[in-house]
Amino acid sequence: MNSYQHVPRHLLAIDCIIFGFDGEDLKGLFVKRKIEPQKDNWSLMGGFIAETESVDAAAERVLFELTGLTDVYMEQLHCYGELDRDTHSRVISIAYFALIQIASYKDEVLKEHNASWISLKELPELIFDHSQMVEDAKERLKQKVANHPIGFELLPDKFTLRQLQTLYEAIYEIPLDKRNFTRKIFSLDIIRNTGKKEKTTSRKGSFYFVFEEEKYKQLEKDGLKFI
Amino acid sequence: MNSYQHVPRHLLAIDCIIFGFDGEDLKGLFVKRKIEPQKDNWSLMGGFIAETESVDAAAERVLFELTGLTDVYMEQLHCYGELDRDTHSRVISIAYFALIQIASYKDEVLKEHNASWISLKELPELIFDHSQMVEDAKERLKQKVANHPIGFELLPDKFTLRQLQTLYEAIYEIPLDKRNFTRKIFSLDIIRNTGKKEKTTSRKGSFYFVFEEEKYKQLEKDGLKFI
DNA sequence: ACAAAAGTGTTGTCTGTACACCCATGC
DNA sequence: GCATGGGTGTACAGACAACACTTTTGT
Repeated sequence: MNSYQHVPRHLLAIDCIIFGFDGEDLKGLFVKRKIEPQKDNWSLMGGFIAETESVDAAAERVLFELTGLTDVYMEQLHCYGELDRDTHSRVISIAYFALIQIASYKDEVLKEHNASWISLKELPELIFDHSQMVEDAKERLKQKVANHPIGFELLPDKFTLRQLQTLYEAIYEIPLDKRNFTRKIFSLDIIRNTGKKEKTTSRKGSFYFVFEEEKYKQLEKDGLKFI
Repeated sequence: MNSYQHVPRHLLAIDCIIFGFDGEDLKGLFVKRKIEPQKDNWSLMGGFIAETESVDAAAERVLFELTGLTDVYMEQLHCYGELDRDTHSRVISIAYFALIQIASYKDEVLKEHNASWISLKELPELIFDHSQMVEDAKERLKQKVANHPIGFELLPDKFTLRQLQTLYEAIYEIPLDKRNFTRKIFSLDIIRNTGKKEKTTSRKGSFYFVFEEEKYKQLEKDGLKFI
């Protein structure tokens, strides 16, 4: 007996909000859509879910197709299922967001996909409900970062305290006090001073820090209270 | 041009975690499944998404079919998309959780659907990945209740401070201090003393409280910090 | 010597937490 | 009059927020 007979089937898509940080602004990776409808308009990277892959695997594939990256921090955001969200036909989309290091992203791939990093402060209109997805992802990122150390996923391996603070300010969209921020981060015991200095942005130079992997994983599991 | 040709289609289901509170324990509403596979095993209430309804609407329909209730607090939890999560064939499921007042639930409907309220402390094995869904929903409820006043959705219109505290203790799964709890709730300025007393559980009797709708909506929007 | 960014401490306020006794009433 | 659950205040500790000056060094 097949109790699932006569059940309607649906088109199921993935859309991917890809966050990056250039040392100043929080950015998203967007593509100029290559297919109808809405060809040539700005869009999130997306794709359809295949028959033989899990939903998570589909999201990883979509991300890989655009970035060539694997082992990236990625999280399911929400399933968007309004009837008319895609103007062409009924498509239900599951949105994921990913955090990547902009530096790890290869420029040649950008052109190949008509892709660009765009500051989230000057976001153009996106197709369908993609603007809503980005808003939701920003909000979720804020929430998450307040309780998990995932912000670090956006930084290069070595980074200065100032870069770290700027990142948090970009995510929260509020300025933070330099001294209080430094104290807070040190109290988490999650970064280590390499003793080496970055000398391009100031005369004095600022120390490069790296993550303590073990402590990081611990905090990712247990949670923390950042703000 | 139809750019969505040759794209695979999927079976898409809704599963619904329905929370209730009986004054003592946090409970879930579960059904004995009527169809194969896994007929007669405990399951979440579910159903397939139709062609002509949004995903949210499908969730509301599934909840209505089991409870007869509308205008219920309901929130999308997560999309579960592992290849083999349904042992019969590939089904992707979008889980929602709902908060209802047990008292508003009609007993005749329970029998009709082979449904029972089961304490989440003594949860039986559920089919497929439904146990995981319940765990995830409990976790999400904890998170949400810490920042939004939605716990009230589970209580009857009139309730005592003790009932409210017991509810929060059941959700957080930790005991709370009576005096600190009372102070905290009052500081939110969200409940009003009706002046009437409940007299069945103690000689002295305890005051019935009701919500202040306006303040409640404000807090639901703005968020709060409860724990 | 000066410009430009880095780094560093203290204090007051608020929030959270621990804790114990009296009250009102039905029996 | 006593047993039962209801209601209330205080004190200590830790977290957070506000705030300004000195250091380093390339030019």
